Amino acid sequence: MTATVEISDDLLRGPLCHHNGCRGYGDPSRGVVIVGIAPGQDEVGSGRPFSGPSGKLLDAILKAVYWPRQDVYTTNLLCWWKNDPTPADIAGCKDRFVNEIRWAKPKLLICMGNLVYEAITGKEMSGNRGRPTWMPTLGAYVMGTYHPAGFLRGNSQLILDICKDLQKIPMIIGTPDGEWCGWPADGSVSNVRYTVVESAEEAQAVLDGLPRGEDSLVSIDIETNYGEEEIDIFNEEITCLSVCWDHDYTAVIPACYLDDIDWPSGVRWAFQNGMFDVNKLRQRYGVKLAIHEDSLLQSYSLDERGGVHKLEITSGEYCGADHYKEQFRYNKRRGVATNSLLYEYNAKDTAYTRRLVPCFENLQRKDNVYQLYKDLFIPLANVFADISYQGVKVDQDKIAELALEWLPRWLASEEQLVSMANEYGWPGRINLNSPAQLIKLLFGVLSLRMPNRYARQKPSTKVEVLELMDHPFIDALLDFRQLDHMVTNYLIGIKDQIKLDGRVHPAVLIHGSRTGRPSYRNPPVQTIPQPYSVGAELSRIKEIFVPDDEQSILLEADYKQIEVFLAAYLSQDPIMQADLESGDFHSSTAADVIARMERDAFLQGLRGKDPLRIKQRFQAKKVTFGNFYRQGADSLARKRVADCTYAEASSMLIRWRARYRIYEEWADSIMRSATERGELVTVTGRKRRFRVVYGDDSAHILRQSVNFPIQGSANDYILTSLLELYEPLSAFGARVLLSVHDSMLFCVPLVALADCAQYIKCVMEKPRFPGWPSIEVELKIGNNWGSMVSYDKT
DNA sequence: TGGACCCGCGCC
DNA sequence: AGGGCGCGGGTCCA
Repeated sequence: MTATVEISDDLLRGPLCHHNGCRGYGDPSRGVVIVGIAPGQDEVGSGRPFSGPSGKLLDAILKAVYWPRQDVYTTNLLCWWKNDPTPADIAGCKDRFVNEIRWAKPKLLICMGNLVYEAITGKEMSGNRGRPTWMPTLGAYVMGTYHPAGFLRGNSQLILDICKDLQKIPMIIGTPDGEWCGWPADGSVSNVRYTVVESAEEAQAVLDGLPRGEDSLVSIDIETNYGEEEIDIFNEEITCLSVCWDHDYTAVIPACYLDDIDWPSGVRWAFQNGMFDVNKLRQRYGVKLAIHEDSLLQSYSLDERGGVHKLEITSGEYCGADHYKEQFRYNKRRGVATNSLLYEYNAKDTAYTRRLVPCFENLQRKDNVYQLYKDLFIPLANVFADISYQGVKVDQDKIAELALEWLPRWLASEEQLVSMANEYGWPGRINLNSPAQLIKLLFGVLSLRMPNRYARQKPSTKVEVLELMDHPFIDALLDFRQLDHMVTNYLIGIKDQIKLDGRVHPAVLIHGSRTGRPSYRNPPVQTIPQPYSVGAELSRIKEIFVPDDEQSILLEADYKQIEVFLAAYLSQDPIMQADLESGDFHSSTAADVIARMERDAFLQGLRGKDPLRIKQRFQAKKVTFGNFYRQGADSLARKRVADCTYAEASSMLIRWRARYRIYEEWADSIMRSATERGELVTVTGRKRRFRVVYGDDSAHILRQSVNFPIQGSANDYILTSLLELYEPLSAFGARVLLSVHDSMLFCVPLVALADCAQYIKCVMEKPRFPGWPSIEVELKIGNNWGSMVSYDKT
């Protein structure tokens, strides 16, 4: 991060109003002005703003976004050095500053830091960062971003946003090669023209008249009567939809004109988070639109962090939109949202989506993520939309059965604990779900102490702590908590998600994680409890997931130990590879862990549960993954899975690391690579960006960097398999129900079971990428998800 | 009252 | 200071 920029004095410009001040620097003729707060002491010395550490960083970022440093004019609110300037200080320099901006005539004025943004716009930067907005008084677009100094002080995540923001410079200014045409110089960038359709005939005419063909693109967005965020397709009705074509022709069609529409074919549709829209249209009108472009997935391909892909944000950052969504919601809450406000809102959503697609595509090509988006994300969006639409059948009788068994126990257990607490002197009714109250009871009223190895930590009531404590209340509490979790989170949680068709329709979020794992919610089918963890009794919750009909069966296909195999492949560690070939990696390499735990189990018993082989293997697994991802000895010793002292854990780690020395070297090299290159890329082109690893959380970021290639590549396997399988399976009458990280669950007609099983195994096991290993797949079948047995049809 | 945050816990 | 998620609940604050 040491970009050098020639300092030529003839670029020092701008007026001064203080002695020993610091002039502006650079060429304002291309229309970009960057404003800082005040020159640092060294910058007063050099006479040039942004020439200290912050400036070096700014130079490097500009270089990274291909905008010449000399084509930016930099200056400061204050032209003289002052720490923490007061409003009076700023006022004292104001005339000079205003004259300087008038002279520079920027098209885009970038404010570095909240103080500058507030001084210029009169608004807080929070909620407005990275959103260029037109200021008529300046005749310029004004954008606030973080000051590089904030990053230098230790917040390394800021840099990602600063980079994204400065990357907008060419988009707004325009480039000579025409790659970016630039925003209009009159501030009209966010204007949206639209018409509201007034008859069914007109609606049909609009749809029939939409452009078709490879180069065309039509965005579409529906509004429903309830949801703002995600659409519950079974409980909400469409109020209107709109289509936008050729940049700025938007038509809003009220729902009353949609009933008998003949939907056009051959249109290339663009959505913002299209899975929900296509499913609602499919449910309501029986039309199945294909997702050709999706501005949310584009945004995710460019920035894997969460929370930045909502149209509310991207339209403001890349289309100059104001907070129209916030305003509309506000009106809606107050009950003054008229139909015409709704139509305007809908038109903006659709128009901005249409504008985002080519804009993002440009950025995607620069960042080399276009293929990832086109070949992986878009096909996945269509497949996951279908998965979600079809849903998974649930056995409602089984739910009732479990409820009858569990609810009385659940309630009785709670009452027992409440009265126990009263006996101990707790006033009133203790809330067992409140960690704060439990801490007061255990460590206050009962005067218990945290176990020794947690003595230095703040009070906690998590299982790994409570298991080390000996008290009748705690024993009962642990049982209650587990049952409570099963009942509220799963039994009731899943039941509440059942729709009228007797099925759950989990939403799949392609953009749900930074590593590329899809996430499922409503209900969260990836977290359904397993027997080894909660025991055979409570894990019966899995039994409620059943095949579509009696002629079908569930088939589950698991990649065996995929993360371990990929770790061995990526690191090329010969010992690890040999251990893998010799059989079960977890039992061979973590043998000493198991030996320890067997001894301990023998000595004290594992909280009344049988020290089963399967549990031990699971624990060894935890140790292995802890080692993969650089878990410390301290935490390993504390985890209830490896019940050992710090010294023992520490020597275990040392042995593990000595054995897999090559893996350790690889992990180090990955961390270096993340630091030096600023990003890691998997074989499908999926990225995790780090930019600069700096500051307090650097250790955390480094661990993430080791995790990413392994977890990310495992995803590449499962997701590309899923895509390859999805269509062909329909020929068997079979389909994918869901995926759980390294496995997929299918519903298969009994008559096609053998063929499907063979086909699925064959597709999943073939080498997915040139040179990459083939991973063995294990098959299981069952009449419900809770009683799957291994299926050997070899 | 609604939103942000943490806790605790399920999965891989 | 293992990584990656979602959810229910509590708590705190505006």
